[in-house]
Amino acid sequence: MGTMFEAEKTLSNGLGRIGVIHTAHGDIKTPAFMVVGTHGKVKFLSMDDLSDLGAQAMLSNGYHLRRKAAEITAAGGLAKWSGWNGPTLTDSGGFQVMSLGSGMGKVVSMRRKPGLANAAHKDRLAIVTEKGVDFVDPFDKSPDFIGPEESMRIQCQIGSDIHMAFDELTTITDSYEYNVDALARTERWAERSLKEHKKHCDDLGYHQYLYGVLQGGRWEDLRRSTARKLGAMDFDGYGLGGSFEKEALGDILRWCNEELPFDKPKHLLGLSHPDDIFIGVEMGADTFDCVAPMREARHGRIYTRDGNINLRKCAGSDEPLDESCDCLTCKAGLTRGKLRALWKSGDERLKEIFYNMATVHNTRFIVRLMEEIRQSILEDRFYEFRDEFLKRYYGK
RNA sequence: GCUGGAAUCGUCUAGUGGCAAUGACAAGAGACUGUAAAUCUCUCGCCUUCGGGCUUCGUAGGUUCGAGUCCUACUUCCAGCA
Repeated sequence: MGTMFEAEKTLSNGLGRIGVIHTAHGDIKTPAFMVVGTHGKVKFLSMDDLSDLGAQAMLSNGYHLRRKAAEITAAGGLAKWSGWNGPTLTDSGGFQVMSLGSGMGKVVSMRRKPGLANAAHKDRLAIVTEKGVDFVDPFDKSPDFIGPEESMRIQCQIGSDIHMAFDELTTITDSYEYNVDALARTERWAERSLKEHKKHCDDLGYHQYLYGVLQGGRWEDLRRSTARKLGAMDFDGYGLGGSFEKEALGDILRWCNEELPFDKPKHLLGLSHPDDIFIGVEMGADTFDCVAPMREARHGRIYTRDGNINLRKCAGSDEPLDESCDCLTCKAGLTRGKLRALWKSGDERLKEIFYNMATVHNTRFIVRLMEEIRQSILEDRFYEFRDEFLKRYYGK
């Protein structure tokens, strides 16, 4: 196999860059936003919608697809099974270690607030041990055990192009001491993931890559040391993980990427608000994924160049969602008022049209932002573009 | 005309002696970042120094310490009989 990742041009800081990721199911021009189709399908978007809005890759989740792994194998892998037929990435289930465990409830926050605490041990649906994680399925309450080996076997059966090592994501409230333990465990799991992945990574007749995932919270010593350790291992790329505090994101990514090998691709896990994307790209993240554009669309939050709007407040408005947008929804002439009317119609079919159109718009907004960032780097005006965009978007 | 039944916050609705009064929807505000999220939280009679104060359940009286709840009359609506 050839080189997986090629950097084409690098920012003056030596970290941020544009490039191409080659996968068995196609190339990804970076930086790129990967749409999230946890179960193999993006909510309310068809595969045609994804192509139309310029999506390059889809991220799914090994945890959610664990029971369908054999079926997906039989269909020839995630790309074929889903009908997406393009590059795919799967998460290991590491996020669920947190979201169903210590972070049950709403602890995915980027802000530390007074009173924010981890879920009580007895309430958790994910219990961490050295061997792996005991899960209780949130829907049917059935138990499951997933450790590094299980996660690798599931992902290799699913056959996404890029896999994530099985990691433990800590919450923003976890202490330094806990993060030291969790990080050491995640590093041991990384070795086990790598070893198991090698056994199965070509089983489907094409090569599947594995990214090691960096944790370490907000502490520079942990971030740098784990980056050095995992950086020395034989991973194809790296997932930049954690529950980030907004103010610390840039530093954390810089610490990681100053230590990691430059020529391997990096995926920033779970972030996509424009300010985070600019920081991510600047600090060397090549790909991103996030549920926010899609979820926020469903909740009536519409992205515009001048900031986000709450569609609830747009009754009767003739304004376009965003005057410069080139998405299908905007091209079809859907104004804020018309889209709101679909949403509030009380008719389930019209509501589904709203979900589709709103999701198309927000997703295109982020995909297009990535395209423009790429272009700005190509034209040596990344920082100017960033300042201009963020000033208009956040109004400051 | 007679006989039943019903009138409660924008709408529907709970409530048969201690109630500013249930639930749903609508409305308003906020949240959402590797999807337990087409979701969640808050407000939703008026005023408030957030302690509380005031006025409310078709209208008018009455019984009672106390009435949305019981009684009387009236108004309107619904059903059945004429």
